[in-house]
Amino acid sequence: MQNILEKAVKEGFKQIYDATIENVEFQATRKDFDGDITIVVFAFLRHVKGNPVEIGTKIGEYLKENVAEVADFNVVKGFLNLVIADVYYANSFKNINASSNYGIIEAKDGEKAVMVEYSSPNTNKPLHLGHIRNNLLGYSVAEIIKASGKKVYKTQIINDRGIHICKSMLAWQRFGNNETPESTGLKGDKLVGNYYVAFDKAYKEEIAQLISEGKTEDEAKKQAPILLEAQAMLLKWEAGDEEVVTLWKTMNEWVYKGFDQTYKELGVDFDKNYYESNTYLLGKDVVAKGLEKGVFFKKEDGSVWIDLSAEGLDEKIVLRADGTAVYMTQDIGTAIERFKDYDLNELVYTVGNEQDYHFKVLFLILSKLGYDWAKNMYHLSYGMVDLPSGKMKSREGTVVDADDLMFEMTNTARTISQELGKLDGYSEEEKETLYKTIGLGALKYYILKVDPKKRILFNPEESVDFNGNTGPFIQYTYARIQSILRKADFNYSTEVKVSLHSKEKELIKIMELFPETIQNAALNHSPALIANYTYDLVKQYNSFYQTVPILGCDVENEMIFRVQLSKKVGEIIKDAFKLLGINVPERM
RNA sequence: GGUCGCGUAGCUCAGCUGGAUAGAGCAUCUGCCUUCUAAGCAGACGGUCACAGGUUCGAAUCCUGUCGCGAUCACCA
Repeated sequence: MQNILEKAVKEGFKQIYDATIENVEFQATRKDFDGDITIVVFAFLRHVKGNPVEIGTKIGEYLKENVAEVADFNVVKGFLNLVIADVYYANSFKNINASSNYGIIEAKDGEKAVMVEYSSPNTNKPLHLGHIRNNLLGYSVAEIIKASGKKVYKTQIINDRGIHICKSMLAWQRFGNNETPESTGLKGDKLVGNYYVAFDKAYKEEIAQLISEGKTEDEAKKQAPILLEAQAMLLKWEAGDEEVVTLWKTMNEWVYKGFDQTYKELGVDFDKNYYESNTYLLGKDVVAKGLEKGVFFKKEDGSVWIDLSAEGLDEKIVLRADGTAVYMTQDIGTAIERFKDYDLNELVYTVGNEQDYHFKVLFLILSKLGYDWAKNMYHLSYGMVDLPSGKMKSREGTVVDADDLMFEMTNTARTISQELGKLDGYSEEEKETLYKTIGLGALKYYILKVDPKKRILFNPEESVDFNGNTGPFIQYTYARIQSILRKADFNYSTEVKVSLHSKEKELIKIMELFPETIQNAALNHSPALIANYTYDLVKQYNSFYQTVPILGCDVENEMIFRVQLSKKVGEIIKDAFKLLGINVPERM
């Protein structure tokens, strides 16, 4: 509609004022005024001198005359309110109704794709509430981009190596008693997470012990034997030590199984997984090349840096003095790798806002290295999820576990549904499906409705609220619409008999009411024709309000409608019949 | 201290490419169950849009400064 109007407004200005308009500003008309769409006339004063009301009126007149969809207009101050003809909406609804996947555009072959990274967990502990926000954001954005007609690859990089997983491995060796997910009945990620906690406990005890022996806290933290052992294990892993690698593989497999279950429950998925163990060495050769090109510089100790002070940032290290990679090195390498692996044009990182600076630097480095796709990289940054009790801290056990939370939400849906007795008569299986749909719907909407860059205060009580601006409310509305469509068939249909013996009188009244529609019928005064035209008319109203079609119309000396009515349509038709002086049935 | 983000009703949030009297939900209060599922509907109450300047015909929205909250500024990831 805006496109049509914009064109017409520009043309109107050319004809009336001989002025060129670049931009037309639209807004929805406020409820208190008549109209559907409003054009802000003030904005034109730059191009056309004069009284805004007068200009608005002239343009309004032009539009009414030249644009079929504009039924009427009024001007209030500098606002031109346009009334859009019902036909336009009726047709829009018809088109929407006719297309099966409204709004979704299929990706074309040969066009470059978008990669969206999200989740990217560590393998030493289960997913938590923060991951849920990340997953929901990343997945949603990926699906939205997909719906806009682009090929999308969803990906995660799994941080499967490093000191954190070694800590869990070490604790398992030490306290594990050969426990497995099978032997304990625990999800793999939970089991491994427990050992991470066990490590931390032992580590803290050792620190306390060392401090009591006279060490400073810093010394104690660095010298605790269990930490040194974990570091030694990491070195072994890097050297490819068979025993360590085997344990590493086994425990990671446990974790992956657990993650898969969580992802499935949450309803997200990935097209491709990257593993840090495969990518952590990437990027070093790129740094070497960048060094030759002069993008980077080397300090005396051999470490490699980039100077971004011209961009208002600091110097940033990209390679350690001992030649090993840092986080940045790896991310440079991984980004380049991804553009090699897939025919990409854009890359979206769904990562918390504590890494804003990191990604700013990463994108800058890549663009300085000469990759022009660097300008198409986007950091989908989001705020933390806080609890009313404060920050989530894994070590203090204040983390909200993802599985637990989803379970709770489903449970709440179950309790409330049972109290209300809404699902009586459904099978147990159907009920369980519904509890999940409702509970997770509540969770997803609660998290997605707030601006990503804002921190969320996650109030467990409020998140399970099913009233007001919530997921279940939207689901409820959908269910009601379906119910109208379904139920009208049986319960809410009504018969309307219209006697046609005083043809003349009725014809006149009908013509007054619906002149265009009935005019043809008037030509030969046929009751059947009148009936048919009126039938068509009701059908139009029906499609307008998207209720169910009329069942039938039978004409001899009377016509019989069997229509399913929404209240609103019912009122309209009732009024029409009253005006015609026709008896209106009680229930209609 | 530098940089980035946030600050709107008692609470949780929309609105931010400048436009009419700043909107929802929750909470509080008043009505609505024979008529579509009351997980609902209709209505009332509730605002110095953190503060101060500036730009503009017009500022919650853009600019500057101040205050408050958070993040970040590692040879961690």
